[in-house]
Amino acid sequence: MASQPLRKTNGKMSRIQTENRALIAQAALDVFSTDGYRGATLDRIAERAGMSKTNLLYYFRTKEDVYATVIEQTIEEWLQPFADIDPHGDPIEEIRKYISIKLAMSADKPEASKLFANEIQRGAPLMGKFLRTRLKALVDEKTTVIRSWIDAGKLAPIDPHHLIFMIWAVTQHYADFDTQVDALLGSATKKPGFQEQVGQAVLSVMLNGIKPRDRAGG
Amino acid sequence: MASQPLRKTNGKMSRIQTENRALIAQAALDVFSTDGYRGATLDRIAERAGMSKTNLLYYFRTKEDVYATVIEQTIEEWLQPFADIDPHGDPIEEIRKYISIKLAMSADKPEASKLFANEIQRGAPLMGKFLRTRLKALVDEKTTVIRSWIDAGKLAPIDPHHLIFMIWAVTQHYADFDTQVDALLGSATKKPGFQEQVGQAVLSVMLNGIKPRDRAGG
DNA sequence: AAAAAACTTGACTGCTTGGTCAAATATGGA
DNA sequence: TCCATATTTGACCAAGCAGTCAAGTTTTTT
Repeated sequence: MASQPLRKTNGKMSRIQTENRALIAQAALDVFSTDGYRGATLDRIAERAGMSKTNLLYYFRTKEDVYATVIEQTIEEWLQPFADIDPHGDPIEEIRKYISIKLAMSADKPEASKLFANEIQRGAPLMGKFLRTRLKALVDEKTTVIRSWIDAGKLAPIDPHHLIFMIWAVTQHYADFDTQVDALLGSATKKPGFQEQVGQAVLSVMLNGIKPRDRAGG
Repeated sequence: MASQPLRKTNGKMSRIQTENRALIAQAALDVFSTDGYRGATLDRIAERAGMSKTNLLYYFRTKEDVYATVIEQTIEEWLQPFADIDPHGDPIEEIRKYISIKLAMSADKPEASKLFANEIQRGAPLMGKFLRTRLKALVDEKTTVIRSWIDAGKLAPIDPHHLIFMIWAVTQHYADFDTQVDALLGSATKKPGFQEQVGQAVLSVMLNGIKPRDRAGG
């Protein structure tokens, strides 16, 4: 017999299995994030992982299985900084920290951001349930925190949901649209200080935009 | 003979040709914007346009031809409000207007925004040249304007490029990520006042974020 | 009312690609 | 060492899809 693949009946994976699944996941992240789900091919992923397509399919039942695995592996890490926003911290400082970390992640691992962007733009066929349950719960939790900050006068009165969307939009823009950013800024994006420049500009606008105001807000 | 298609040697199109090309373009916009270039199929576009695939291919040589046509038709309209930013207007007011219009467009025609997002995330194989030439020229022009506003003390000192990116990111987010926005806000997105609510939140943050400040900017 | 030109379509072709199969080959424990 | 099991792969299959062809059907022109 050949293909009774994947996980012995107990949960343990062999050394080779662990290694290869990791190789495949990394290759798949690269390919899915640039080509999208439909644009990606198993051949390309397998090639990038240094093995035959058949072997890849020994470790993952289907293309969708690979895709789902990659998404699940990435999602927690991606969400961590958001979950880490501290209700008891200083509001402006917490948000400053969150924006900074998100910007750094977008610069370091644009693949993750692109992967999610792609999935959501397809209508989130796979992440839909996650969005409506876990993410929504987390967002609801944080909107409550933000609202309490506003009520305490430590933040300008902005609808918390939209504030979160704005932060996501701006921070992920530099990952998802890097092609456009590169095209418009030329070589500037590769110079050493670029990340700091982005951070400075974004933080300057966002933090001044949410600072508590006495009255007559725009 | 059957297929000496497309445009008589003079440039004029027949009534049927005009109608059908428009039908196809609209259908193609819908399909490309949700499924992406690779995800879209000519069969689906043809079906949506109410004709056979063969007939669609009578009006457009290839799939890429359809795609390019749709992009070109959409791009000018999409860019107009940016081009309309008036160097002689009041800076805050000009930017307020621009953000408002972009938000309205994202709400009215999310397809256009999604189409471009998709194209750029693929690495802009088709729009690349446009980005590096025409769009770059336009952006350079507007950054100069913004810089002059800053020098005149009418705007906080923000790198103009990043300011533009931020505005694009935020305004297009509501189109590109509508699936996520819907999932997180539930039915709220369909209620009458929703657009105004978005506008208020975004404008409140952005405009206060770029208002001239005396010193010690965040 | 013909004839020409424009339009429309079903059947078909060739290629890509997700997934299967059966036959090796490597690995690890007794 | 020898065997059972895990790993790996080339050959193959079927579906999906862009694009062609030749045979109509409709519209326009004269």
